Amino acid sequence: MTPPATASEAVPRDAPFEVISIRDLRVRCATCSMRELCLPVGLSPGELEQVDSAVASRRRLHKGDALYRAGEAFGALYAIRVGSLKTIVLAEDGREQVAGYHMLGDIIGLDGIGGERHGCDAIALEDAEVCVLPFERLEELARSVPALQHNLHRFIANEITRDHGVMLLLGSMRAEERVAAFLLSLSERYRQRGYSSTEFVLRMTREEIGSFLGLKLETVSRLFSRLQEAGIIRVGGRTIAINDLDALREVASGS
Amino acid sequence: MTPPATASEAVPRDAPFEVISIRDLRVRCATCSMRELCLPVGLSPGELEQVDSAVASRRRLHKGDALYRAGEAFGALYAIRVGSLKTIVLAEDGREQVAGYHMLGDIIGLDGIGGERHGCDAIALEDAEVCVLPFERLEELARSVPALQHNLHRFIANEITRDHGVMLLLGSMRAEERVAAFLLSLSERYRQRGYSSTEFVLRMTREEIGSFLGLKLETVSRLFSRLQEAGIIRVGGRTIAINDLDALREVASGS
DNA sequence: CGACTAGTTGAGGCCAGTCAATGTTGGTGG
DNA sequence: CCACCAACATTGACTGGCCTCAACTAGTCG
Repeated sequence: MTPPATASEAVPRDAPFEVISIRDLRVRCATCSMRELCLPVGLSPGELEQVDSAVASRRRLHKGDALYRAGEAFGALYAIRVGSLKTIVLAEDGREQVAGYHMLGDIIGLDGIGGERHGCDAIALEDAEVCVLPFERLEELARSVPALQHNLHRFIANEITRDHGVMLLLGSMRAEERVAAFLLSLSERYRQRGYSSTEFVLRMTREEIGSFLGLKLETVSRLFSRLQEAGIIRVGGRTIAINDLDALREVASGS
Repeated sequence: MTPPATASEAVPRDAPFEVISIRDLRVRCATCSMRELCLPVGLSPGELEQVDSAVASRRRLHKGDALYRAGEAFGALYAIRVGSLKTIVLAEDGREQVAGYHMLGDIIGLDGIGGERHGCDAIALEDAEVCVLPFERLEELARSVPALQHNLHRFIANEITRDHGVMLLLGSMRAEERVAAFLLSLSERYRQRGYSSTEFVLRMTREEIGSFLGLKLETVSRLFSRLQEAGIIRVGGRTIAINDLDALREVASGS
């Protein structure tokens, strides 16, 4: 389904320092910039080495590629190194909904844990790269490295907590509050990753944002415009600049 | 906060067979009717014994009691033996939403895993009894009993999958579809537990159901009435009888 | 350049919310 | 046992927020 990420993609043609390129291909948590947000946080160097040995490979995705699809056999978790993905849940009747928006440092695929199949689609919103963490190896390793087991559990809890937040948003917030809460959530997540919390680029279309928020794309567009008229944000296509974080918080909590 | 479940509650005054009563107090997975739906499913007798030794105690709850509250230190998972509970997520601004409805055989408290605190309130909807599964012991045991580790993961995945289903419901279904889907979900869960799938008693008020479904209580009431007029269900206060499961499925999927 | 996708904005309709009145149920105490 | 009360539930009338449908613009790609 997805074109295999061949080595030739990672190594520029005629690369003058092939040795370095090959070493880069080898995933090494110790030098990964996402180390502090990812699974190995807090592990000793020795333990880190063990995790390294469990990481099978990286996988590159082009915009629109599926990392996995609902119903596919579950075999691994994925740590996002570069780019962003959306997850989509599908109903039997064909209805679908964006369930999550995932960016670098996030671990995805947790919904497949313990079951045999993935429960949703994960689609790249832009070119992306993930570390493949074969789950059996991870489970095995977690048995001997309690800190890893604990981190794994923490990621799981985060996922559940995040989902609960979305349920609260979908179940009890009005459209304007949802949009504001969405922007605040993005702002906070970019901040945690060291990026600007007041200016960023949306990687989803209005329709995808609407699907995530339980709204129609026109409503999302209108509310962006309304927030802009109020001077709270500036919208330039997919670029969002937040002028007044506090005002946005107030909108999110229902003025 | 919750009155302690004393032994005197479990042992009738002047009980003629006190020894038996005391043995009943001791939790034993091997003889538990929920064995096949609960954490130890598929474990060998020896492994079962180990789980037994990890189960600290039971806890009894009266209607309205909190099993735990958001912000409380997380220390254990809970297996529901008798009765039912709701979980509630709370926003900073005081907004709250019913996030789940849990019945016997369910494991709750998973949102606290790995974190230090619970992320929601769990409130008994009727008198209930739970097995207390101290999480540290469980984590420890999971390291030596792969089947237990696997079951634990399966429960976690179920929780995430369930939450995704709720998000789909809240984000993309209309009111009538939500109510129908809610009844179908209850029907299915009662069926799995060996109860009637076509007649059951709701343990939640209209308001709680509404909160769970992202609707107002009046809307829930109206839609119950409408489904009754259509001959699909019969409503008698909190007793629901489903006349036509297929018709209900059709409503749930958007006629 | 035309076809296509993404986004914005407006007009109007409908679904679910709000407000309000009334009915029903269950628990408590006389 | 009944009276009373509070909580829960039903139903109606009206409102309004979001959806639907539609027109138009801007940017992209073959």
